Amino acid sequence: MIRQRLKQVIDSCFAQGVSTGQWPAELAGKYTVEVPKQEGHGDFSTNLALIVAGKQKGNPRQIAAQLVALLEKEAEIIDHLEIAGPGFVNIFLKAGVWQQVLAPVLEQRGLFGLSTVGRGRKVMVEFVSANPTGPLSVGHGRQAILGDAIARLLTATGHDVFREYYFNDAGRQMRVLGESTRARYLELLGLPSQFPEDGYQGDYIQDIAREMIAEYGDALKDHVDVAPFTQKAKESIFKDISGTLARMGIVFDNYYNEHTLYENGHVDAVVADLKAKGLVYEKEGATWFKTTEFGQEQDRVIIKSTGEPTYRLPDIAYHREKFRRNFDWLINVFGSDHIATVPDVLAGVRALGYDDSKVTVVLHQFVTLLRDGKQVKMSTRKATFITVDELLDEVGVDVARFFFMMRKADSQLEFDLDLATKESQENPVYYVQYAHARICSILRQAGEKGVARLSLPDVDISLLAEPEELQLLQSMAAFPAMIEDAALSLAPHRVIFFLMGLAGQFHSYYNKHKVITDSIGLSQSRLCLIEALQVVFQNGLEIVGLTAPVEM
RNA sequence: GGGCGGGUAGCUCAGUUGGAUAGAGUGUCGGCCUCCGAAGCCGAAGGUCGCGGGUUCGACUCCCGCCUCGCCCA
Repeated sequence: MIRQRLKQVIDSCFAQGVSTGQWPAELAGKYTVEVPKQEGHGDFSTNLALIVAGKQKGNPRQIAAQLVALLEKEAEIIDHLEIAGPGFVNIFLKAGVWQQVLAPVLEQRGLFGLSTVGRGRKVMVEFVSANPTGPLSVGHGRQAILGDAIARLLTATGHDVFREYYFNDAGRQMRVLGESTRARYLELLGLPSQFPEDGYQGDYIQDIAREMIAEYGDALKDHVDVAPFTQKAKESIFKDISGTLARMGIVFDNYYNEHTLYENGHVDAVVADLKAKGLVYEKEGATWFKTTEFGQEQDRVIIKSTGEPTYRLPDIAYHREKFRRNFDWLINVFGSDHIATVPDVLAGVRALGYDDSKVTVVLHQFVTLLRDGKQVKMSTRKATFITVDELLDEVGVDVARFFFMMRKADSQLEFDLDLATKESQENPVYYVQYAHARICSILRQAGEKGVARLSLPDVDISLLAEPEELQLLQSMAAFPAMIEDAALSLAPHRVIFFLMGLAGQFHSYYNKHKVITDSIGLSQSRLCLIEALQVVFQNGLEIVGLTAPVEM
C-alpha cells in the first residue's frame, strides 16, 4: 500500500520525463519499484534509470540523477535519495511513514488484505475429479487442498468462484469395480468366485461386500448382472469421498457427471460441429480430429473403430459446456499424469470457436510419503496407498492442509510423516499458529493487568521505531499485494512462506522487546502493533483455509 | 524417440517474473527461561544455483545444446 503510493509518485516523475522528451514512453511499466534485499539500500529501490539507459544507450547514473531531481520535488513521504551501484535509485522514507499502515489494518480488520481485482469475474475451479473407484489417496489430497486454496484466494480477491468436481461413473473402470465387489461378496459367502485380473484389491471393497450381505443376504449370488454391485460400490465410495472432503472443509458447488454429456447430446454435437468445420475425417474405421491444424504433430482419434469415444471427446464437450455456462476464467487443477490430455482439449475448444486463453491448467507433481525416513510405495490398483482419511487421522486437518500447500505445484511434494507427527514441536504449522496464539495471550494479559487501551489516533505510533518493529510494519504493508499476487498466480504456497516469515519476525521481536513495559505509552503503541499483527495472521491463515487458534 | 515438470547448503525447499554480497526450515555444533507462552530466541558452520555456450551494464531467472530424475504419449 505504501509501495503503491510511491509507485504512483515515480510513475508521475516518469511521465514528466516523457513529456520533456527525455525518456521513451514505451518503457512505462517496465521498471520496478521494490524492497531491496540488502539492508542499507533504502526502503525502496527503483531500476528506472537502468531500464531507460538500456534502451537509449545512455549513462544510467546520469539518468538516475535526473530522476532524483524530479523525485525531490515530490517528496511528501521521501526523506532522502541516493544513487547506487550501476544506477539504482534508493529511496529512504521519512520516519513515521511505515507506521501509517496500522490504521487500515485496524479499521478493516477481517477485510484487510482482501481485494476487488477479480470483481465481476466468474471463475470455475475444477479439481479432485476422481472417479468413484476408491477412497481419496494422498495425491488427491494435495489436489483437493491446492484447488480449494486457489478457490479461497480467488474469493478473497473478489472473484465469483464456482467449485466443480467432474466424474465418470460409467465405462470399464466401473464395471471392473462392480466385478471386484461381486467377487468379494461371493467370497465372503464362501462361494466360488473369480476376482478380476485387474480388479480393485483394497479392503474397502470387502467392506462394501459385507454391507451388501447385511442388506441382501445371499439373494444376489446368482445375479448375472453386475449393476447392483457397481451401483452399491459407487454410492458407498462417493459417500466416503465426500465425507473426506467435508472433513477437510471442502465443499463443491457442483458435481458434474460425464454421462450427462452423452445424455444431453453434447458429445454428438461436438462431433457434428467439428465435422461441419471440416476438422474431422474417417480413417481405418476410426474418427479423427485434425489437431495438426492447431499446432500438434499428429491428428488424434476421437472415436475408435469400435465406436467408443476416446477420453478426448467428452473432455472437449465438457469444456465447451463450461464456456457456455459463461465463465470468464476456467481453472483446471490436474495431476501431472493428465498432462497429455491438455493440448487436445485446448485444441478442441479453439476449434469450436472459444478462447482457450481463458483456460488455465495448474498441474501438480506427485506426493511422496515419508515414514521412518523411508518412502512409502503406493499403487491405486493394489490399494497399497495411504488414504487422505488415514492421513487426517494421523496429523489433523491443519497440518495436512499446511503441508500440502508448502510447495509450489510444479515441485514434487515430500510429505514427511515423522515431521508432521512425532516431532510436532518443530512443525512449521505450529510455528505460525503459535505466533498468533502468543499474540492473543499478550493481549489477554494486557487486559488482566489493566493496561488502558486507546484507539489508534490517541496512540503515539512514532514510538514504534525499533528495527524489528519497522520490519513488522513493512511486512504487514506488503500483505495485500502478496495476497493478490498469490491469487492471480494461483500460488497458495506464497501465502505459507509469507506467514512463516512473519512468524519468524514476530518471535524474534518478542524475544528481544517486551510489549507490556513500564512505560504506558510505549505499551499502548506496541499493543496496537501486535493487534494489527494478530489481524494479519488471522486473515492470512483463514484465506488459505487454516485455523488461527487463540491458544494452543 | 517425443511432450511436460524438476535439478539451488548434508536433507526438504523458496527465490516477488532480468537486479546490488543467492535465502529459509531442518540437521550438525555452541549459547539463552527469577522476565508478556522455550511449540520460542541468538550465534557458528555449510554453495561451481546440474554442465557448456549465447543474449547485456547485470543471468538462479531469458535463448540453444547436453546430462540426470519424475510423469505422460507411441
